[in-house]
Amino acid sequence: MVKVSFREQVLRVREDAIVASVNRLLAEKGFDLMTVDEVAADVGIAKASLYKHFPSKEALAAEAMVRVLDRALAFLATLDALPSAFERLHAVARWTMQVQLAGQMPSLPAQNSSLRTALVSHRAYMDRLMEVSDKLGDWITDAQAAADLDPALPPELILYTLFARACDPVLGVMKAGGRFSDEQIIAMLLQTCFGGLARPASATCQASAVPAT
Amino acid sequence: MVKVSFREQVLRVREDAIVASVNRLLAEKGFDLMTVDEVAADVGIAKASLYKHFPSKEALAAEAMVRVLDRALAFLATLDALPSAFERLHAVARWTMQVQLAGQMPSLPAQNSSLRTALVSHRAYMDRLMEVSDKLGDWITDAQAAADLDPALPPELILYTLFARACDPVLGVMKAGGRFSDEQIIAMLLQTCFGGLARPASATCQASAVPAT
DNA sequence: GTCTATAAATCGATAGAC
DNA sequence: GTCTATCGATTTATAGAC
Repeated sequence: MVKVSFREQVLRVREDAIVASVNRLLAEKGFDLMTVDEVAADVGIAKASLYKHFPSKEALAAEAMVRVLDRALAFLATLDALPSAFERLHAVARWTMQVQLAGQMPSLPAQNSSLRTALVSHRAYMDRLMEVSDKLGDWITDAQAAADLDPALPPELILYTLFARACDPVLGVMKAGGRFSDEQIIAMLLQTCFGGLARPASATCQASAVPAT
Repeated sequence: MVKVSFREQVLRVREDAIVASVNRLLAEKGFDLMTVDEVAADVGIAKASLYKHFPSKEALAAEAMVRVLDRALAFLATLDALPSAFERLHAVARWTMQVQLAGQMPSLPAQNSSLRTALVSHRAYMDRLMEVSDKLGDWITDAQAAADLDPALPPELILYTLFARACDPVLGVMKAGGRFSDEQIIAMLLQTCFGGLARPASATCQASAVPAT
């Protein structure tokens, strides 16, 4: 049994609070518009204290991403009960959309170079990203072998598309419109993601692959 | 006939060069990471001279968006020859993907508030955006009436999705992968956009809606 | 470890000479 | 209109007292 002092527990709780604030602010404003002053104010500590826990703004974002990937891995582990790889992928896409609509999906710009270099050097982040990608990659090839996903598409393209749909701005715009509930929006986005915009009304085509909600 | 002095022509050419640089830098780095110093250096003039032409960084971005929307409107006008609304929408999606892969699609963050307020107050930008949206909206409802697009989807969701696919990060990631040509990437992205990831192999389903390239 | 105070660098925007 | 030079504000990061 590992000895954990009271002081270390306090430190852990404090860091949890920091990462929770970072996660929320990243989802709300994105990396570039989130300031470290803001994070400190949100947590309720001084900025200098923040830098005692994390060495840089990039490290803050990386840690938030680690937590999200941990949540994702925990969710993936619950999906083994589902009968087909396609249904597992469908459930993953639904889950990422729910996280985003709940304002808990940190949005990192794909272009910021200082952030990208920090992320690729971040072991914990890269390990988890690889683990998620590997698991999804296996399911994708399985679903293609079963012809539930289009076998003509490169598996990598399907993987990237699922990641991209987790951050799809259409979700936020539809939510801002206010005409549909979160569940309705997610159902429609899942439909366009897996079935496409042009899915014909033919029941033969619809029945084959999309599991019921 | 309108009198245009030589001096006014020079000014116009200079401003064209400015907007061209802004457009390229916006596509390359995005609004937040693009600096005005960078634009001035790229054009080859001093920053103070830039501000004689445009009052703010936001105005620079707005003008770049106006040019892109003008290019889009010009392209839309060439599509009336196509027989169906669906084929026109398909051609529009292909065109936006080509523009993005060519590094000419400015990317504006959906979250930056100072930029958003500047854009919605920008008459020329809003007028063109409305014009594009109206035209696409008409085609969308036509394509739904013809059952080429899923009539169960709200037209606004289809419109937003088409806009979002014009900035889809999957395009850039696949291009960075280097395994496929631009045309192959576009063909696959069009397939996933209109046909979905799960399109079954059945020829009956494939033939109905997707026009040949 | 937490704080106040500040360094160091960047960036948008402007002043003023020509 | 273009330039050099600089302001003013913001932001990341740190120094040093407690």
